[in-house]
Amino acid sequence: MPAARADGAGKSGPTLEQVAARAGVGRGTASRVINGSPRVSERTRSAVQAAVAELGYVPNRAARALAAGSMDAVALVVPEQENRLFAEPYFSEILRGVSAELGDTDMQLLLTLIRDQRGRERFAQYAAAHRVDGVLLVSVHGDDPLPDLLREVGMPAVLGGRRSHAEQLPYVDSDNLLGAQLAVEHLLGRGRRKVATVTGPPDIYGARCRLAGYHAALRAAGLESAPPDADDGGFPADGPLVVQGDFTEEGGHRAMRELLARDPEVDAVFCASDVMAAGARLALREAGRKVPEDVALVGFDDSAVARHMDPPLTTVRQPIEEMGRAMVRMLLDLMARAREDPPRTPSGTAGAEQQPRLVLPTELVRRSSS
Amino acid sequence: MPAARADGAGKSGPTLEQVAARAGVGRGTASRVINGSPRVSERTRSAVQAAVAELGYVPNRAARALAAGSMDAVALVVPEQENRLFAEPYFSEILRGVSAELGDTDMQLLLTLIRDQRGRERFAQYAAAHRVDGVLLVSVHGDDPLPDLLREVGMPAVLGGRRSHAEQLPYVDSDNLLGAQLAVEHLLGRGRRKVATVTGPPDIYGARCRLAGYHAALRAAGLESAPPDADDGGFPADGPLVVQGDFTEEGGHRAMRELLARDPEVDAVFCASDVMAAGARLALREAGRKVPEDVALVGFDDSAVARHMDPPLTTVRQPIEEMGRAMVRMLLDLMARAREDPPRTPSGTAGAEQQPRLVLPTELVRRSSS
DNA sequence: CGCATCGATGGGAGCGCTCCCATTTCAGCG
DNA sequence: CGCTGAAATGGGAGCGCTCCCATCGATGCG
Repeated sequence: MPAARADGAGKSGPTLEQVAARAGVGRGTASRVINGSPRVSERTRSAVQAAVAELGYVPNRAARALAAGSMDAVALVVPEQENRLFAEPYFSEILRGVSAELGDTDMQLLLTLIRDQRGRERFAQYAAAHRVDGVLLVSVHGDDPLPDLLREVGMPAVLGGRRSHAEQLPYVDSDNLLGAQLAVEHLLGRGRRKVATVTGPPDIYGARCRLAGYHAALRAAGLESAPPDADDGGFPADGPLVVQGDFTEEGGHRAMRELLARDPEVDAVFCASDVMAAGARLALREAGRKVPEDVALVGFDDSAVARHMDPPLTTVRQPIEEMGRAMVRMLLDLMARAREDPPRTPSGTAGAEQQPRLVLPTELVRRSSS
Repeated sequence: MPAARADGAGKSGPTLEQVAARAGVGRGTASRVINGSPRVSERTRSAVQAAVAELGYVPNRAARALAAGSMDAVALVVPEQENRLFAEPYFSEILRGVSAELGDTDMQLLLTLIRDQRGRERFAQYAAAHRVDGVLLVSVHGDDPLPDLLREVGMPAVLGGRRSHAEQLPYVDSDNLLGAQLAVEHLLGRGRRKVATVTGPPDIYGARCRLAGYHAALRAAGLESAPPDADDGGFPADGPLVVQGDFTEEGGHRAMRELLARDPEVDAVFCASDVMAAGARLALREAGRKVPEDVALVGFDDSAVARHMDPPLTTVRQPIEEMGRAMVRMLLDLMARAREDPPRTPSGTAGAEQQPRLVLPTELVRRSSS
C-alpha cells in the first residue's frame, strides 16, 4: 500500500487552501488577508493570521509567480570583466545596500555575474522573457547594449553609474566631479602648485567626470584657463600634468613614472582611484620621493587599500551602500509604476517622460598622504 | 481599437503549447525534447528545436517550478556580522567560483545576506518551505543553528568552512592547519627563533586550526613539547607568545602591543589574518620595530591589504574561488541524490552515511615582510 | 417596508509546465 | 498472419496561487 503521498521529499508546507480551511474562510479571502487587501473584516483577518501562524504557512513563490505573472525577484547584474577592475569594497557595499533595502520587501535578490558575451545574451534573453521583475545594473560600460535592450523589452532597470552625461535610463550616481574637485582644491589649499592627475579609462563616464573636476578646481584657482564646456568632455584628456591610467595598480605606477619624467617638479597627484594611487605611491618610492613631504597624494573610492597604504591615503569617499539602497528604491518605484501604467510601445510617448535620476554627494576623507 | 493584445507589458514569450503546435507535436513531446529526454525520435527532436529557435521560446521558470516541485535555484547565505570581519576578497572570490560553476547549469543564484536574528528565522522558514533546492552556507559560526535546521528539513546544504573537526554536514574547507604550519616553518627557516602568533576568535574552527598549525611547526622544530592531541584543540590558546585577536585590525594592533610588552625579543609574528597583520604592523611601527629586519610578519588569506602593505605581506593563500566551485559541485551532487533517493526521516538510516567533504590545500605566498 | 448599494466573501478559471497514463505504431516472433 | 511488447506520442490532471465574478448580507434611502 503506497503511502498516501511519498511525502517528506521536496514537498513544502501547508497550502493556502489548508490555511483557509483552518481559518474557516474561503481561499480567496485567505489570499486577500495574506496580501494585505483592505477589503477584509477585522475578525476574518485575525482568524486567517492565526491559522497562518499555527500552520507555519509560507506562500509558494512559484505558484504565486505563475498566477500573478510577476516573479517577485530582481536581478543584480554584475559584469565581471577580466581585469576585475571593479571589486573590493565597491561590490560588497552595493550588495549590502541592495540587500538591506530589499530585506524590507519580500523580493528575492538574484545575482548574475556576466562573464562573457554568451552570458550577456543569456541574461538578455532571460530578462526579455520577464523572468525577473526588475534589474539593477552596476558598473556598466559606455558601450554596453544591455541597458537599452532591457528598455526595449519594457523591463524596469536602474543603473549604478551613468554611461554618459545625458544618460537616458534611470540611474543613481555619485558626484564624481565635485568629489574630484574637492580633492584637488584640498591639494591646492595645502599650498601645492604643480598638481597632476592620473585619470581612469576615458570610456568610463565617471572617470571623465573626475578629470573634469580636476580641471574645474584648477580653473577656479586661476591655474588654468577656462575650458570649452561644463562638466563633461571638452577637456584635454592629456596634457603636461594629465596622464591616462586604467584603474589598475600597474597603470598607476606607469602613469606616475611618466608624470615624474615629464615634470620632476610635480608636488601633488590626484589619482582617479585608490588602486592607481597605490601604484603611483610605489613609483614615487622608487623615485625617492616622500609622501606627503615631496609629493602629496590623493585617491578616489576610499577602498581598503587607502586605509592600509603608508602613509594612509587621503581619498574621496562615495556613499556606495546608500547608492545601492537608492537604486533599489528607485527600481521598486519603477516596477510599481510599470504595474499600473499601460507600458505601451517604447516610441509611444515620444520618450518625453523624465526618467528618475539621483546623484549622491561625495566627500573628502583626509589622511596623511596629503 | 485596442491592439489584439496589450502586449509589450509584463507578458512573456511563447508557451510550450505554442512551440508544440508550431512543431506539429504534442505538448508532452515538446516538453520531452526541451528537457532532453531520450524517448524522442530524432526527427521530432529537431522539429521541436527548430520551433524553439524560431519562436525564441524560453521556458517559464515559475510554471516549471510549480509543476515539478523544484525551484531550480540555490541560495548562497552570507551572515553579515556587525564587524563585517568577513569581507574583502573572500566573499567576491567565493561568489566568482559559485557563479562560474553555476553558470553551466541553468540554476539560479539567490543571494541572501543575513543581518540579524529575524533574518535568520526568515531564511530558515523560507528554506523549510523548500523555496530553493539547495543552500550554500558560508562563514558559519560554531554555534549557528541554521545548518542543523536545514538538515532536519531535508534541505541539501554545503558549508564553506567547518564548524568543528567532526563537522556532520557536507563541507568544503581549506587546509588551515597546514597553511599555518607552512607559514611558521617559513619563519623558522629564516632563522627566527621567537615566533609569536596572533590568533583569531577561538569559536571559529578555522582560527583554531591556524593556531594548531603554529604549534605543530614549533613542535616539529623542537621548540615546543608535544601537545595533547592532533589537529584540533588541545593547545593552550594562550601563552607567552600566543595572544588572541579577533580578526580585526584593531585587535591585531592590540595583540601586537601585548606581545611586545610580554617579550620584547619577539622576532617574528604569525597573524591568523592579513587584517590583523595590518594592525600588528602598525603597532610595530609605533614601537619603532622594522619589518622584516627586527620582526618578520606573516599573515593569512592573501587579501588585498597583504599586497598593499609596506612592506608587502607574506601570507597564506587559500584557493577561495575553487572552494566556491567545489561547494557548488558538491551541492549539485547532493541535490541529485536527494532527488533519486527517498529522503526518509533523518533518524532513518541512523546517520551512518558518510557526508561528502573536501579540504583544499593552502599555499604560502612569500613577500618582503619576512 | 421594499429596493438599490456596497462591503465582504466564496470559489471557478486558469497561469505554463511536468508527470504519467492511455493510445498509437511498428517491428519481431511463433 | 495474428499477437506481444517496446518505442513514440498525445493530452488530462493537477501544482498553489491570484484574479475576478457571482453571491450574500447588511445598510441606507425613498
